[in-house]
Amino acid sequence: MQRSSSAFSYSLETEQLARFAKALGHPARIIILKHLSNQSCCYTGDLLEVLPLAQSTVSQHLKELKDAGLIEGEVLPPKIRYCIHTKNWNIASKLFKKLFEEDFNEIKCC
Amino acid sequence: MQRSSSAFSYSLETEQLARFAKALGHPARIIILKHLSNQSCCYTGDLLEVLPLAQSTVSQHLKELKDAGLIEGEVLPPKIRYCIHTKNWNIASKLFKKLFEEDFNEIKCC
DNA sequence: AATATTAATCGTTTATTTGCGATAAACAAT
DNA sequence: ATTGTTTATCGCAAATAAACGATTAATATT
Repeated sequence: MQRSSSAFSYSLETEQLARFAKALGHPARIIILKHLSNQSCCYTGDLLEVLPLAQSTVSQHLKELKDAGLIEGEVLPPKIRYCIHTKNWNIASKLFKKLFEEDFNEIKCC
Repeated sequence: MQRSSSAFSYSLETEQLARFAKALGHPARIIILKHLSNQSCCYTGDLLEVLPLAQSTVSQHLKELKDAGLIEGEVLPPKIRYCIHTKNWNIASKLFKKLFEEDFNEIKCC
């Protein structure tokens, strides 16, 4: 996984979009997010009943979603209540929308 | 990476969305897609001038986008012209839109 | 037939991801 | 103080991803 030595970097927007997409790149995490956005509102690890995964694995997925900024957790002993991180969720929404709306209708050659 | 032995499977839609997202989960592939959807229309490996990556690596990324169904390549010797796979691109667009529009405005608790 | 161009594929290395069980941490309730 | 509940973290194994250079394949051009 070496990288060419030149000091190249992708644009922040590109990096951000890729980071969000990567976080969405696993069925379990899609389900978690659907749960959080669908369901009345916040949630915790009763995801265990929805997902075919061990507790530690689900915890790991939650961590990745948190690291990507898509969810946030409120410590509410002994439970933790997870919610969509509304602000970043909206940013993600805009970035994806922008990607797919890229004016590529204008000319069509294939 | 074992999996619990029960014959669980995610819904097709969830799998599909995750597959698309995963393909979008790398900055280089975002750039390729923006190029294809932005730029007049189709394209080939002059992506090499845009990306800080070796030819073989770019080829690999193109393959992943193709496997995910997001692009298609027309052999036009000795070059290959890559294009957005319009049909699947639209499906992806819809799936992401749906995810982000999940009626989660109704109740807000955090 | 020989050469040049373009892109895919092979083989390798390193890093990251996915998954699990076991253990630890944090706190409420007894 | 002990116990129970919930979640995070650790340590490990296996799988996948990312990157590269070298090689091959396909086809135009000379």
